Amino acid sequence: MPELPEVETVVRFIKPLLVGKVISGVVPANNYQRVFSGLEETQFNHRVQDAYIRDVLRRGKYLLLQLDRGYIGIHLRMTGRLLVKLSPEDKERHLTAVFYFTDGSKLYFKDYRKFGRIYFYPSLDELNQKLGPEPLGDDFTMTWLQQGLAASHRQIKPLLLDQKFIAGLGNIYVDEALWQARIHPEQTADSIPAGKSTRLHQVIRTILATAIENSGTTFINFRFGEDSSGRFASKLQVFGRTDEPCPRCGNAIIKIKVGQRGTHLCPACQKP
DNA sequence: GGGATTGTTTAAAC
DNA sequence: CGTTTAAACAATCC
Repeated sequence: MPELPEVETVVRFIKPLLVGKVISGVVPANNYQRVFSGLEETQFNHRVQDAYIRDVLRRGKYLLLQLDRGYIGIHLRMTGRLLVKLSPEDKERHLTAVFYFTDGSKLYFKDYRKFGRIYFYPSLDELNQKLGPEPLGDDFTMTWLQQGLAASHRQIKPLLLDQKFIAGLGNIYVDEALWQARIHPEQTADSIPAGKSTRLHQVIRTILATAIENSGTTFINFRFGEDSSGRFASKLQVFGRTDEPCPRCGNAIIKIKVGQRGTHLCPACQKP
């Protein structure tokens, strides 16, 4: 499941391959028109045709192609992948779109569940309106987090997953961060003591940075480039380790539901 | 066949 | 009434 570190990994991989290219067209594979969010194929292509790719960026879990006019946003959701070359096992029916460039090269958007979407943004205003601060950016300060938590009666896990509150965190890294900070995922945000919110701020940054250094987590379906895998999966402490001993205290990790999401925690270390 | 999976949107509940 | 929570949706695999 591509979260911030996985999207960042993809950005770093494809940036040198895409910057400088000119788009000749973006075609939905198998006529899957829904891949364009809010726009029709012809309208979308009208906006991006002959556009020059100046840069490749990330905002939250959105991958952005910065054009000489606006941005193309790509959200991989659960199973989306961007490929420069198709392998023999890449089935045609799992493709959702193909980007064509004037130099003859292509970029394939493969997504067997087809939740992934392609957007066009005239500017970043729309995205900035619906996304909170970047957890690795300057706006994500200790004070900001403490004030944000104090202002919310929600459970801490659903709050951290809310992209409007903070951008880029998903199920894996929230479970890991709450374990590191010894916070129960169901604890109400405004009841978290200062010591733990300080720690939470710290571990969110270190976990994400470490995951990026390791090219992300390949847990179920994240891969990038020529089928390279992320190396962070082996560093996960609680996610996907149900019934295994907690690395800190030895108690068995349990899996519960919090806000309808599968949630891993150590019941001994993370007391409500 | 039911459940798991993401995030947006919409509806309901507190 | 504003805030918080649940449900629906997209599609596929196991």
